[in-house]
Amino acid sequence: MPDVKHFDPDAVLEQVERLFWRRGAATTGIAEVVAATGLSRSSLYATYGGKQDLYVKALRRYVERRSEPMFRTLTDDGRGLPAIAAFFDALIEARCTGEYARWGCMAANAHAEPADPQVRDLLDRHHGMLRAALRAALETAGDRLRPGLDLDATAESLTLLAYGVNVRSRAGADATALRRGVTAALDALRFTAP
Amino acid sequence: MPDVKHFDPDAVLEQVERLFWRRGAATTGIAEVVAATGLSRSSLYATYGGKQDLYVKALRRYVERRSEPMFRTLTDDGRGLPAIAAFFDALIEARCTGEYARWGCMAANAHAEPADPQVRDLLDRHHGMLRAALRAALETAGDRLRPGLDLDATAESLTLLAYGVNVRSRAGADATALRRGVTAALDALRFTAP
DNA sequence: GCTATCTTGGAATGTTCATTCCAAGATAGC
DNA sequence: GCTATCTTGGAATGAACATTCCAAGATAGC
Repeated sequence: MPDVKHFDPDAVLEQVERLFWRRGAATTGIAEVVAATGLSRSSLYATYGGKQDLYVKALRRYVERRSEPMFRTLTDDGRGLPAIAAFFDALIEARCTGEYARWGCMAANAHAEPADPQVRDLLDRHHGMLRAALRAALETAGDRLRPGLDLDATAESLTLLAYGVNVRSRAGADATALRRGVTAALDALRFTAP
Repeated sequence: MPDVKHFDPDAVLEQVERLFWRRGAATTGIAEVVAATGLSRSSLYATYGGKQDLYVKALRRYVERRSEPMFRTLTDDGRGLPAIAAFFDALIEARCTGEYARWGCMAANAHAEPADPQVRDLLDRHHGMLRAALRAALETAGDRLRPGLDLDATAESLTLLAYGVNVRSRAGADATALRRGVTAALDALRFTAP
């Protein structure tokens, strides 16, 4: 008997995600969301709740549908260091060119705004999954790594490096400089025959 | 003949800097600035201009009076890798404990908000000076480094690492985990006798 | 096609915001 | 101590904001 929604909630959430990703949570008004989605305020509030709920849902979508697939690809790659290099290459490419150039990483960006507990959980999850993926890739690199390398600590250091790339790319950092930085970090991990 | 200001503009600017640093530009209202400084709106606007001017001045103060002294210390240290290790130790200590715990780096935080040109310049300057300081410290490390290391690229990679530390510390990252990550990155640069 | 029920558009609400304004106050030279 | 000039406190202004509300519209089962 009831009426049904006249739009696809996930497709709209993707538009909202992109808006918050590009412009930030605090500086984006509901009026902009209405303009970007074409939805009315009624539909927005009935479907997603208030602005903070909407932001959390958009950030969750970002982590689950954008970050985690990349992390899974890295985890499952199996090539070791080349997998990590490919991950960073793709990251820098996405951050510096094309549609999302200078948007940074929505999760990294979220660190700057005062942290709602739900947001904090998502950020810790983002960090934890990236770290785990890098750790898995390092394990498969095996004896191509410097002997005696602390894999957990190295995974953490590469995770921090990725956050650095994400942050600086939003300010328009040069892709070549970022790539050189990443290459230097990865080269330092490599085993070099005496 | 004229009246003179009833407050110290730089001391007040420091209070404002701390407010914007902790809470972010977009989420901080002029009312909060008034409350934190005890100044009236009149004095605020007459002395610093509008909110955006005030924010830029506060960010500039942060870069010049907080970041750059640290960078200079690093540049002038002369010990090489131990200087870099000390720099990161002090950074993590400041970011994770005491008065400024979980505030992150005001410059790193500023990356998340839509970038005013003046802000962008300050962020590039922040990045450039940190990179130059690390580069200088790497040079003095000399033959304690892996042979064939690209110093520019390595300086960039350590700069990105520092931004990663800054970002994650704002989400309450564990100081020990950060220290281990940094140690792993620095250990990978070290020359190890065959 | 009728109806109960949910959705939608857009106006309405009330709060919070940055900024402006002015009367009262303070200062330094005379 | 008088005055020209700047500063200050706090009210005033108007825009922007998130949220609510309701009449009109759309739907699916009968």
